[in-house]
Amino acid sequence: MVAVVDVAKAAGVSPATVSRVLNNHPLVRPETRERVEAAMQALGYRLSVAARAMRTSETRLVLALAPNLTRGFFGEVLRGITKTAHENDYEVLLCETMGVAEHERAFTRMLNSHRYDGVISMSPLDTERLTSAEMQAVPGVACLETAPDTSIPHVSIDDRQAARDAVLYLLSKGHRRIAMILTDEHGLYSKLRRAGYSDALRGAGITEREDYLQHVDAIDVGLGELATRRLLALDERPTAIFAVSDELAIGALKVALAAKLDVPSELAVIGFDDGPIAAMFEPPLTTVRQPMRELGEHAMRLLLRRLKGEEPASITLPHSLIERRSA
Amino acid sequence: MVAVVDVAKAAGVSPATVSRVLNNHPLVRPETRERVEAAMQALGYRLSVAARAMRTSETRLVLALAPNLTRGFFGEVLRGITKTAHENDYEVLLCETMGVAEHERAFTRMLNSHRYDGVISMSPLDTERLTSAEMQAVPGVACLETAPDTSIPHVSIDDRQAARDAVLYLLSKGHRRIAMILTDEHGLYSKLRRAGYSDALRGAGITEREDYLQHVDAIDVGLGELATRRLLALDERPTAIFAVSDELAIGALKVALAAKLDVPSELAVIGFDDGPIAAMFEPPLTTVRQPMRELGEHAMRLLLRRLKGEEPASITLPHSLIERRSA
DNA sequence: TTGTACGCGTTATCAT
DNA sequence: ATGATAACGCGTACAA
Repeated sequence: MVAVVDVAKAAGVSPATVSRVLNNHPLVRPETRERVEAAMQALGYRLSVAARAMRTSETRLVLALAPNLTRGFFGEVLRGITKTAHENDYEVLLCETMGVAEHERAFTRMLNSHRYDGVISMSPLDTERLTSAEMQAVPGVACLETAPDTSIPHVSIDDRQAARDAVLYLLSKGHRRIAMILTDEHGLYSKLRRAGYSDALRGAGITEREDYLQHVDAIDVGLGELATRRLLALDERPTAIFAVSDELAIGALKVALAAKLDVPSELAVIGFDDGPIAAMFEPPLTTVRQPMRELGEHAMRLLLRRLKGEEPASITLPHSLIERRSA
Repeated sequence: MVAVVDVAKAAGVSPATVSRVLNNHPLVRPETRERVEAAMQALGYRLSVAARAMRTSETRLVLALAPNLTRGFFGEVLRGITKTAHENDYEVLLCETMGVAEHERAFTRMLNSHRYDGVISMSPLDTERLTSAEMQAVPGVACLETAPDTSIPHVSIDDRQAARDAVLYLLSKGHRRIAMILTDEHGLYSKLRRAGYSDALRGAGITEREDYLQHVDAIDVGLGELATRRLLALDERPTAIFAVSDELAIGALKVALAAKLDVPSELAVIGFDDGPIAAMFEPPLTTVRQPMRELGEHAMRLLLRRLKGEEPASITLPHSLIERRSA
């Protein structure tokens, strides 16, 4: 293996100088730099990441925690994260934390050895853990979710306002009986969207009905169908449904289709996220768009700043309403 | 930082012994082992991955190359890869190689420093590169794709037979005018499926028609729609379409729906992969299932064996036909 | 602007 | 079964 010493000998300089060249240290004569670079080229020198990591005790690795890789939505966010990471010479370690078992394992691994410099959590559950005392060691940022504890910065949209906008849209279409499918076990976002839903209803002078609030415990098309069937079985069935995710909304749509209800005239459905499936479905889903890629990029940038010792503030990115054919 | 020496002192043994305990070396008296472990516990010792990596020159990191994280299909495979990796104390580095620019960057990074012990490629294009001379340095395995060059082992289904089965199914439903949507730029798999399609047709005594072969250059719903529109514009329009991916098939379905064609009686559509969207769509897609998770698991296991210096043979996993409502 | 010398934490080799 | 010691390749005071 070609090491710094070898390059140094070949270039007729000291290892220290080679190191300086490697790290773009300003105090190297251009001439010397060239000589060193030539030697590196000639010998086929390759930096040992391990040796550097040992000296600097930074790994240039970040961990991305995703709840479910199967949802294209997270793929989009991940794309933003990895792109920004790579642009800054960081690599991204992947961990899906969906199942409890995996989840525990992930965190055990995480504790046991500092294999990465920082963590980005896209998973509400993990974000909570991240804010716990034990985890404070590793710099982290929450992505997609505003952390209840203010100690770790987050990047997200304004979930409450976004939900309000969705319901306002439904209201503007003349709907008065608006139901919601939500996942309140899942961290803050569902609660915030619930609040936004209430805001909009209240603003329109509509009193909320308990039975229009369908709680499910995971983001899943099947559960969306279930919730919708219950909604449609009500004596005074809703004319519109707002779901906290596209998958849940698609479940609603599937039930509407099966019941031969016209969408959106007999049942309007609005989703959340605008993941890849939203436009794919038939009818295409009207939904609240989260700027997925940007969310990921900003999360990574925030983390980068934390790694430099800064204490960046949280960021809220703009959402938008994508009007398609389901509402 | 607590190092091996510190633990050694505390336990009254030598660093070498501590190292043995760390690595589950058999030649340590249980008694000694306990003493060392107690000391580690007491001092809060944590292994330095960097130091180990430097000594052993293995990173315990593997790189996963995926063409497109947005497709839930790859998420499923990734799930298998990461699960198996974690079970074996490896971590997974993620790289999406979709766009050309990203792609080049990825490979540059890959060449420049041995940050990982091995590579799993889920991307046909990357797999080709992997087999090139320069890349032979890093042990690799191809996942989902049988590499044209036999030098690197692969795990995949029998694409040719799977396609044949799909077309045979269509044939068994009485179809004679069967079209195919394929992506032949994309590595071997599309070519193999094309061959399987031909096999089945030939077996049924049907002569292939050039105009029933719709070539698209990416896996994308929109392109599936385009191809289908062209197919339906033919004077003798096909009664069934076989697409090399679920997304393409969904494109076909969307066009059929828009044209108010009854599915499957007027147009039958069969997809490939059985990714998460297949069951989601309405009507649910009949498709050839690839055992995604298992494919990922086996790929990782294969890589693990390569890392041990073995030369494992390639693996073919069974596919299956999932009969839903589109064909 | 460049060189010297040491240490980072681990494991492998050889000896005991 | 255990210990002493020498690397592994890099960065960084400090000195020149």
